[in-house]
Amino acid sequence: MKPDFTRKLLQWNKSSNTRAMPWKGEKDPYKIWLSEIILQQTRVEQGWSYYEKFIAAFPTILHLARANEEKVFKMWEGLGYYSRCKNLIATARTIASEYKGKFPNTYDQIEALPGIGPYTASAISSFAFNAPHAVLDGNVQRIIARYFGITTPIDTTAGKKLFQTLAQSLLHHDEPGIYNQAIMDFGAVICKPQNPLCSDCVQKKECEAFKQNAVTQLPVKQKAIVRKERWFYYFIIECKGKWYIRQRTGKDIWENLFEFVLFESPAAVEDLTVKLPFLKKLVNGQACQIESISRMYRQQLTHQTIHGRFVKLKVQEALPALNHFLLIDKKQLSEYAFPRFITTFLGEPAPPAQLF
DNA sequence: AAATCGGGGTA
DNA sequence: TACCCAGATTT
Repeated sequence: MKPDFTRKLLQWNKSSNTRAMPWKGEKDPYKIWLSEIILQQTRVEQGWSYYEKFIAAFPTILHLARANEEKVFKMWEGLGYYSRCKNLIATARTIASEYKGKFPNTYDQIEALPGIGPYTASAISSFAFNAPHAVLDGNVQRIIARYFGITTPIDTTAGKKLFQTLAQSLLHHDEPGIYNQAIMDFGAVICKPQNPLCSDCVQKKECEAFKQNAVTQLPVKQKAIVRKERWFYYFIIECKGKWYIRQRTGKDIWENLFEFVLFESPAAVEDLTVKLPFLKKLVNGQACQIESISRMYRQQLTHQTIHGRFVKLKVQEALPALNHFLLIDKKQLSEYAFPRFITTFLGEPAPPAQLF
């Protein structure tokens, strides 16, 4: 017995859903997987061009598995959540070696791969293999919370369990892939976070939130976001025509991306000349010519606000304190993946020369 | 269970 | 500014 919700959703999908995306209807598990990783916590419009770029560069999972890691990161540059990229490469290589390049076809095998959790495993296994697993993403959580009028927070253990159970109960078992695609499209197009199109909605007669005029209050989230302020001062140090860069390694933002010489301060720094102890220690008495100090940059992320400036300077001799850095040609800069905070600066015209 | 991991669009 | 986005992983 098909729930009324399911029947109406599929009817809406057939008659009115015009949403088109490059990966929609795709049956190649590699392409489905790639699109799903790109789209984790990422809007479709934002991920779209990355998907096309990746498919063009790596037509099959074996192409991706063989690719140079830094080249893949460069292609991911700007998309955020860079552990996705690390896991993307790891999974491609695992499938190449452990599965002879053939994507596994069961939910459990898929979910065991790095970077793939319950949502992505459900999406891949239903789209590619017609496995009966209901997806639970932000769209589905919102639809279910509103349709059933559920005030249990979605970001709690109890909430996740409840919503997953309800999502599964609504699944259309004959065509799980089509159903899963339809419910996400429905959430994106009709049951939107803001300004949902309730008057056009085929579910409005049964929707508890609509009946109680509580649509805008659902779903409920428990945790509020806490933001941390950080000040990043980057020193772009040129030596004999080359620049010092390094790869970020710590368990921190932008892991695996490249950066210049960083001085992070617990608060704003006024004097960025050689009087700054960090810089003084770095050049260790060597003559040092400061070429420019940038404007104040600010980037708002989900959990932190980054403030900072870029200081360009030249030294004549290599700095022993930077032994573990790479010294690269300016032309090679475009081969390395940098955070947006840095590429934004690099993309802006240089200010007129100044004396310090 | 809570904290983190980016970046960008929208109201 | 606050919230959200085809979530996953670590602490």
